[in-house]
Amino acid sequence: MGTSRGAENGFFERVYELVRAIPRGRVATYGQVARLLGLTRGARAVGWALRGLPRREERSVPWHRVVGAGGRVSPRAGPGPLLQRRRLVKEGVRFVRGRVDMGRHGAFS
DNA sequence: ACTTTGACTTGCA
DNA sequence: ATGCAAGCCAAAG
Repeated sequence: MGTSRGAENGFFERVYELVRAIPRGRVATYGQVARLLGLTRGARAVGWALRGLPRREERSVPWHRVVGAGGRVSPRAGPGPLLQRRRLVKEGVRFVRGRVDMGRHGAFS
């Protein structure tokens, strides 16, 4: 295992692992995830990672709990921003003027 | 090794 | 509030 580098050391996997830790009804921003991984300005890279989320892992990684700065749902989010929003609302996440109320639902606020 | 690509963010007009 | 430019970062071509 030492020499072979699989998904366990890749940036993508680190992102997925962190996103898996976001509790139901809570959300985190791309920027927050990036910083928790040591990249102060790596929000974009996090988006890239989630975009590459294998269909197989869609069930185990709550991608819908990751939103843009200020609680905005990205227009280009996964299968569709509507689905993401629906899932969040279903979990009891409150939207204020079209944005997630981060003060109330931010997993790392 | 260089270029392109994005589920991003911030700042400024 | 709306729009756009620039900065940032990892992966893929």
